[in-house]
Amino acid sequence: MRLLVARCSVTYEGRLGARLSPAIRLVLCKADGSIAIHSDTKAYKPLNWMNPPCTIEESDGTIVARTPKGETLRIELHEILQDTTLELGEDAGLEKDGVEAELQKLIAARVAALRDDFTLVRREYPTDIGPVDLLCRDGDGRAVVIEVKRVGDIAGVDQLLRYQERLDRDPGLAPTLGVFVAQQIKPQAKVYAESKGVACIQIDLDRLRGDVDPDLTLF
Amino acid sequence: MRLLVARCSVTYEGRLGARLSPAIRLVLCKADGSIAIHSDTKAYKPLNWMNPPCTIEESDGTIVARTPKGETLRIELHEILQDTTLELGEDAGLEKDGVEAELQKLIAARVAALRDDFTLVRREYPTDIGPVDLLCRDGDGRAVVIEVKRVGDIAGVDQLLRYQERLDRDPGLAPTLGVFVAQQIKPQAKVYAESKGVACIQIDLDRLRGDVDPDLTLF
DNA sequence: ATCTATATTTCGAGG
DNA sequence: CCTCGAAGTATAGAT
Repeated sequence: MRLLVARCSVTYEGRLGARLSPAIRLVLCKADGSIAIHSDTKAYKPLNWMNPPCTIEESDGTIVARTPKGETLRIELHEILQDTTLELGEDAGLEKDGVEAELQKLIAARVAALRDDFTLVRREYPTDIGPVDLLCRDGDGRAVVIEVKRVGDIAGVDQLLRYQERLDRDPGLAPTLGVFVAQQIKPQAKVYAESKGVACIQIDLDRLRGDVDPDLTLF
Repeated sequence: MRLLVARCSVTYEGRLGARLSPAIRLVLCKADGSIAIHSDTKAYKPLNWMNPPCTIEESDGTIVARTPKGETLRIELHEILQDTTLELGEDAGLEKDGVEAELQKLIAARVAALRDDFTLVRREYPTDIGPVDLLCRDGDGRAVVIEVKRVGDIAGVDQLLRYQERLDRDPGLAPTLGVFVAQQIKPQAKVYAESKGVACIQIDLDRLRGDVDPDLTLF
């Protein structure tokens, strides 16, 4: 990893055109071949960057990176304030929990927490327009199509409706019941869902964890 | 801007939970109050981060950042390899050109390039669920609703269908014709669009530029 | 390799 | 303030 702090100008030509007039910035060159140019604002996002794969040439105080697809990033260095290179070594990487995949897993393990007559048929039930998050049956044997989101918006409801439309073509499943499950459901999505006969359920992740694994709550 | 290179462990608890086991990483603290933790891979995206507004406390080799909403980022520094702070000053910022707005502008200027009997009624035609990209009429006087994307996916088709549903309530416009225009249209979006009676047109940006301003192609 | 769906998406515009 | 749509989206998983 190279940390280069310099007064510099930058141009990018590729999917769009972009220019940066001279100022002091951090040029971050990673071992993976990427370059990112950071200012002291714009939290976490670089002003300009280039992702691998790209070839990087440096000469005469100018760094030029090119991708095979014809994108070009050119950095002109006017004054170098700091230039250090460090060996960072391997990184085990990030472990995450609480993303949609876990949400779906937790709900699958306890569909009865949504409505007590629900039983799981299967997760990721395949259709020709993609997999349905959860397919269940209710107490009357009616097929229940469940779409799980962390944040539920109108597009998510549409996604559920597309699945229902497909599954309703199967006489063994029609007519399906649609259920939209999310940690947070936007008001407009709720209105839209209900106008389409889709039930909305907001769930609490911590509570669901407790339901699934009650041991965790005993200590 | 502070550039801190250290062997460190990190935990984040907030919208999700995330943990980083000890390794050497760059901790980037910007003047805007943000913190980003970078490894030598994952071009451009930090492993972990915290955006402003947040309060940052440092003591005993531990940095803790908290947002008002209850998110917490905790960095434990085990070994510091480099720790420099620099004054970067103001940055004029980035100038961009050539995004979807230009695409829409070019198509608006030459709707006849899509189908020769199309004439433009207006761009950004307002509805109560947002503006339609382009509203046109065809040779038979039928209203044509056009949605423009750079990359056209299924969600974009649904967006178009929602607009059509709204405009079809207006007797002066119903029944509308839907046209989905993009530089690239995903296969599933194409299938879905055609099953809904929506026409798909892939356009070439450079060619469209030539159509609109033929002078540019003469030199 | 390509396609699909998610993201602590982030970011900006508009109501 | 929220909501919506775009992003040089990036990234991970599945086909």
